[in-house]
Amino acid sequence: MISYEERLKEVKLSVTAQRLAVMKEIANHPHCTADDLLQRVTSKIGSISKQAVYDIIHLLTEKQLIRRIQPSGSSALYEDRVGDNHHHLICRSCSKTCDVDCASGETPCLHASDDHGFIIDEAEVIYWGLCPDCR
Amino acid sequence: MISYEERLKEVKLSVTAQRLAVMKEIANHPHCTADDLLQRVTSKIGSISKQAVYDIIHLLTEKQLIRRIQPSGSSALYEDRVGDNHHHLICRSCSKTCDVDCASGETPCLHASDDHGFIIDEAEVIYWGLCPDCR
DNA sequence: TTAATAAAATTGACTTAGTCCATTTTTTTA
DNA sequence: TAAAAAAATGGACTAAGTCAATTTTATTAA
Repeated sequence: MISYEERLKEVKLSVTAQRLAVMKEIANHPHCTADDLLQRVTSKIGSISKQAVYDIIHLLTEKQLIRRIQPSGSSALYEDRVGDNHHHLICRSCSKTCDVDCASGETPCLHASDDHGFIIDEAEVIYWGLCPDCR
Repeated sequence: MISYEERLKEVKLSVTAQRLAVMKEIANHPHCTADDLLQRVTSKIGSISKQAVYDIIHLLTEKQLIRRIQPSGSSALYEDRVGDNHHHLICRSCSKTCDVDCASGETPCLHASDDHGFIIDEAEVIYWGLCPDCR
């Protein structure tokens, strides 16, 4: 498995303690918020500023090392599973969030019934329901 | 077409000028934000408080007279096309938002490849891309 | 029709998620 | 190893939305 340091270098970003710590926490806690990261990284490396957390997640999202999802009623969530266009399953009651593989094969779900002339590059799917614990 | 007044009565909500005005503006401007509604309703009926706008859109959403969508990077949007589980197509550049009929028939798109034991009641799909003007 | 009561709207303070910007610190490069 | 570039910090700020007490409006029962 390629190291976090190498991943940063690949996209020409410099390597800092804050970036490494943020990447590790996202890997260990997928679907975490910016505030989760602030808490967790602070407890791991002593401190990090709120602004650094936001700068880092924006930059990593832009470089596609992480992916952002923003479900209705919650703040943005980050995960490091990228490049496979998988989807999400969220509990309406407790917000438990699971990954779901794309149902429709290798070029996933890009077919709208009418594209209105758009060039579509992603179909984001969120399945809403109740998890086993909340039923 | 059934009147706004009747729709409110059907779900046992009392009829107020603010509620009627909010419903009309959502019908006339689908995919509008709470702030849009505050502006538009104010200009139509003289004034409405921010809190009333939020109370009304929450209540109408709960009673399923309107539907809320919350795309990444934008505040919540409201529309009055409900009950057909249609989807949305959003331009990454200008945020133009279009309705898209559901691609997969009458009980739409509820099949995740693995449901993790959830009872799924909705599949929300957002297609992202570039609209004709932004290409 | 009108009082009582129940429901809704208003007001203003507050919270939360996220941004801006000037300064300082750290990392990279030459 | 010093200079330049990049990143982190701190603090003030904004935008979206919420809370709670009070006032106003709508509904109901006499």
